[in-house]
Amino acid sequence: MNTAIILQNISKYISLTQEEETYFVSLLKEKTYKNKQYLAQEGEIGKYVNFINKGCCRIFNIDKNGFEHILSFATQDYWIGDLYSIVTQKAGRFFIQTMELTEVLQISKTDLDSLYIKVPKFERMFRILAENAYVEYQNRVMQNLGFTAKERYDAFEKKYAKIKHLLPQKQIALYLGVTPEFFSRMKKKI
Amino acid sequence: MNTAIILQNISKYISLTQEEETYFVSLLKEKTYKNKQYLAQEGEIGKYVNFINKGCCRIFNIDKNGFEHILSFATQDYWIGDLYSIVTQKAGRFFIQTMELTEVLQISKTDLDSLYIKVPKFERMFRILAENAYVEYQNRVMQNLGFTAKERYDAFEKKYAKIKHLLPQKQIALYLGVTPEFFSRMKKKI
DNA sequence: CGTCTATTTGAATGTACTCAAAAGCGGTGG
DNA sequence: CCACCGCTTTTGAGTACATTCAAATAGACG
Repeated sequence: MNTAIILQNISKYISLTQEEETYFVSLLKEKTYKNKQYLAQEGEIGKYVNFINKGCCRIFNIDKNGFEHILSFATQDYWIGDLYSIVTQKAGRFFIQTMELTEVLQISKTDLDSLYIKVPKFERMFRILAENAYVEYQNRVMQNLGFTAKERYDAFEKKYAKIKHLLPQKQIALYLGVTPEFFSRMKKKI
Repeated sequence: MNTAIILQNISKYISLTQEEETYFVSLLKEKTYKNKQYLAQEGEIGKYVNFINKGCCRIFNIDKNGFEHILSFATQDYWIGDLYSIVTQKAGRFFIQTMELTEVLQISKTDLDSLYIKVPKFERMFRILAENAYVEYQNRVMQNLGFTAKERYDAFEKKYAKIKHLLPQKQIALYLGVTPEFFSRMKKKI
């Protein structure tokens, strides 16, 4: 199991003893998903928090008219999950789907709960991760309220500079909150 | 100093010994703001996390055309602050302004940092608070992408049932992301 | 190669905005 | 207490950004 990336990620927030590290690693399950498979679906109870070792996912929902809306993309070195469902153990609200061959490390809700108790440092790490995610979405709300489609596209390109080339236009449009048709016209003007 | 509400709030997440409670309370500063005063402003470095004992605030920003956009309202029993700025100690991005006479309890960034070290339980509490806030904003993004103005208004009414009566229409419009004029017309149709 | 999906283009439509002005409402000072 | 001021809310008319529906074209994949 490749744990180099995740341990590197963790070291940005907390430092672990050898023992703690071993314990943490023992809770991880490696899983590989093919393209277009689901890590989570609307209505399901969230079981796992996922760390992406390799690949790319999108987190989206489907509105009452059947249209998809993308909340965010996640790629290598990102944590992803339907946090609401994982925390509350209520029906999830989102789909999390791979966009290519993707390898993740999973930690289950119950293991995470014991981890918090045995190694409280992880409270700190996930506090910081939650704070960062919160700030990200706060930004996104601000942009949705105050930016034109063009400006939102600029912000998208900055934020996802590394993966924007992989993403089909349609998916970018769903992220920006415009129709693929409109996005196509908009791009032509630039 | 009235600490009943904040201690009640904390007890929802963690339980404190008498000693821990005393220490925590010793870090709090009570402050009263008149209507329309600022707890934080864009460009300032965030110093305090605020807990609202009484009153009501709005957190908003001003876009490049001078239009205000409201990210959220906060009322009694809410924690509020420009978390990005408090955490990173970089220039804040938002204005936090009272909408009536408001009494808050403040804890400074430096005191919060020591609190995390002396009483690590607070890592847990603020982890949970950050997770909840994150889920809230995730919801908001979802609504901005997939809901019509009318549907966003319905969601607003549900979320802010307790305070929606106090809020001027204009402020509601700025929250929903429509112009006050459009909001007025929309309301008439209902 | 054929099928399926993504992208582009066109034309008509609608939702929400802009600018302008009038009406309502609350607070302040003379 | 009333008059005035500033701000909010309403209403009107014209406009623009973005959507819908439809069809053609291009690309990707088995």
